[in-house]
Amino acid sequence: MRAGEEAEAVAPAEADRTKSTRRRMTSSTGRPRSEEAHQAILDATLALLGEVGYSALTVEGVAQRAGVGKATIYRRWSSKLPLVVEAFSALPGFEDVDAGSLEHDLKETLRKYLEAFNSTALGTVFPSLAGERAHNPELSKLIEPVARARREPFVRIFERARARGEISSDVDIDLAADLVVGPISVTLFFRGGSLSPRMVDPLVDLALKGILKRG
Amino acid sequence: MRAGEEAEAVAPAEADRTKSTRRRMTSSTGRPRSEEAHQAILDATLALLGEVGYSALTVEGVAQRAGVGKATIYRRWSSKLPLVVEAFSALPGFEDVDAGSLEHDLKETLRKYLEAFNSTALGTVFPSLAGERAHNPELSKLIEPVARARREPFVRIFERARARGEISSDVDIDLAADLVVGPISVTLFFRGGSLSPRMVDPLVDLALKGILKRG
DNA sequence: GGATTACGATACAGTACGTTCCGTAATCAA
DNA sequence: TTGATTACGGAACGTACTGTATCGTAATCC
Repeated sequence: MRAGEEAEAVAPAEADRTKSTRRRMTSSTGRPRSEEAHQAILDATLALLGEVGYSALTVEGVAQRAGVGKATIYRRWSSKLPLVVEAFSALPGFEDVDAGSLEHDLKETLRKYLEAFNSTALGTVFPSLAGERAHNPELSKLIEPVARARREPFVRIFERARARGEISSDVDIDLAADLVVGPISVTLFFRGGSLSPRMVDPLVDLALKGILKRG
Repeated sequence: MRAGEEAEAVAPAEADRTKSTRRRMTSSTGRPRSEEAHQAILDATLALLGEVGYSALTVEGVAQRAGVGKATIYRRWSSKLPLVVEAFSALPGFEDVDAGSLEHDLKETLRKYLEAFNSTALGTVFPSLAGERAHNPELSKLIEPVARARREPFVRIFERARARGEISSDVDIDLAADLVVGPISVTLFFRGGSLSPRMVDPLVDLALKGILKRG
């Protein structure tokens, strides 16, 4: 461990170099950290994450893309792991829509979510991270609470619908949520792109009414 | 291009080193290629693909895992790309079940498919490849026809059901298929493992009957 | 204005990869 | 049986790239 001097400059409780985000010890003196560089680093991280994936993502690549020195990154994040987690956490999740109708709320939330997929790095970052999670327990552990929080407003829509009596009480809420999001997941992972908000209406209609012809 | 001598030993039509699988020119003389080594290489590829992912997969790692020399691999595949494609192609896909009932056929096919997920490398390989496809057009292009062929028997179940009148003619078959497979995709990519065949019945029931309470 | 910290750039050491070569083993033709 | 040919596992070589450490400069506080 030859990085003693640097390591002593981070908060002791976060000395684990594989997980922590670094902070300044004394905050009132010296040149302040550049907020522009900070944001540029996070933006570059998301862009590269979508372009080359997590494994091929390197701190050097992020530094070049962001136009900063590598030291500027290592001064804030101990490795690419916490850097990626923080960058991902800043991406938008589901919005909590509550207009009193399951069908309406689902369509509204999903439409906005798919628009976010097309207008942010979400659409490219998501598959990369999901694929990496499968064989990276450390990343999986750190991403899981973030992913769960992003999903929560969506699940809440179903809970309210069940409270209103729109859904039978013996229906598994999580399964129902997976059923609605499922086709988006399939489209995202098994075909490339084409996540148009126009797919929302037929998707929600089919999930709510069922595949079988009603008799 | 310093590999002139080697390159001349492959079929001319497959000289593109990034995509082709190599073949012997003269097949009747000399020591024959080891079928054991061939299979060991494919097995090692699948195992490592699940453990470290596509980006971190190296020919050197495959050679060590398979207990063969690196030259033995390069003699057959020009790079890890065609190696991975061939290894993936050998994994089981959906079985075509036809017992005359949509509900029965779906449950039967999915149960067998999920069993394959748990008993083969499928469960770990799939997320890795899907994540890589998002930012690797070359891999995506080669995997796509394989993935489509694997999915086809599943779609055919829906087509037969529509011909029997179980499904309304205005239902999008592909969307219906995505709806049924969707929760499996979500479970696989967003949570780890836990792909029990026990989830099949409630999943199919909900997808066929719909989330909304019938009235 | 002196001390302190952050900045971008760069030099360095270590790792790891793909490629190639080696001696040996297995098969076919004569 | 012998010679020619190809495949085999193992290892050496050169290269590319990464994380770390260092340097001179810039910005802020006391």
